[in-house]
Amino acid sequence: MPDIPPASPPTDGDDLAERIRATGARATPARIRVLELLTAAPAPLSHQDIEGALGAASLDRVTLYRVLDWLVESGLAVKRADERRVWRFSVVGGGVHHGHVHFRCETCGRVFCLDAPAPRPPRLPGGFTLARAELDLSGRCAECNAGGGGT
Amino acid sequence: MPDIPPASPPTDGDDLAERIRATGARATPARIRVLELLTAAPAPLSHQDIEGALGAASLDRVTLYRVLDWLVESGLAVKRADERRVWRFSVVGGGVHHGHVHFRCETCGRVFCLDAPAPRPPRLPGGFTLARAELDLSGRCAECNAGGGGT
DNA sequence: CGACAGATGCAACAGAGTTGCATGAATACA
DNA sequence: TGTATTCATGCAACTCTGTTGCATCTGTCG
Repeated sequence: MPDIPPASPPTDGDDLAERIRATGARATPARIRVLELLTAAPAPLSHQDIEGALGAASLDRVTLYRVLDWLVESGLAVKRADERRVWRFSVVGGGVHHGHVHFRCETCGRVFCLDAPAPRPPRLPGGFTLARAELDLSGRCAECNAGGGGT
Repeated sequence: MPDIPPASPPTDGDDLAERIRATGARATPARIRVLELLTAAPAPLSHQDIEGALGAASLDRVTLYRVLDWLVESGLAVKRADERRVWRFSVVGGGVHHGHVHFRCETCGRVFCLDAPAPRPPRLPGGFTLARAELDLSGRCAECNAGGGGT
């Protein structure tokens, strides 16, 4: 399990509450906490990551699923299945993420967001229309390469 | 569920059996049928696709999982998690597939293989090493665009 | 044809995610 | 400020995908 270093400065809870209310939903502790975590995270988080990160203040599993689902529905986050077949969520609009390149370390399992433009998609067959393109890279991250760890 | 049109000409069972034995494994009906299906399929198949396609001659679920796993281990196929969090398998070496671009239709759920080269990956952060790059596209396929079919 | 190792099938299990329903709490309104 | 309303939460049970253990069967080799 990758730990979740707080990369961004701790976003103000009230600010988040505002943003939540702006979507027409209620600003509940659960939503604020989760949105806070996702905003601070440097990479997409899985349900499990979030559960772990919440620690003592853990929510019910179902509630977490619902909060995440709500985040996606309201456009505050996007979800996407990773190589391990689990959903990973990342916020959008917070200036943090959107449709760019992800790198998954095959040794430690962490997912990194690369500061690279979305790839230029190839020509599609006739009649096909493109909605989204995602470039997924995998390999070893700097830490794992340095530490020499891994099989 | 996408139906599975037999795109390639029906590969000879004996030929497949040969290929299976070449890996040092036994040429069992289960393996031959699954390999046959995967070879004929124009796109990666999920476990469920295969189960459906086998129809009457269906295998035990576990056996199918094991056969698929064996295919991957022996290098005859590759597996990869799709957007719906299920594994999709495709043969390699049969001249059909390897590490290229996939397109998933968001309407019918089918996965297509585009005859395009793998994308050129962006520069990685220092210390990172790349093992694999996958470009995943999604949108609507020609049929769904033409048929105007929604859900 | 017979033996043996590998493959199959059954059953039970595990992890991720979903659904139904009663209770609780954030908002709205008096 | 207090109350009502309605959305959100938590619990339990369930589905779906995939895995593991073990007994039985069968493809392959002699």
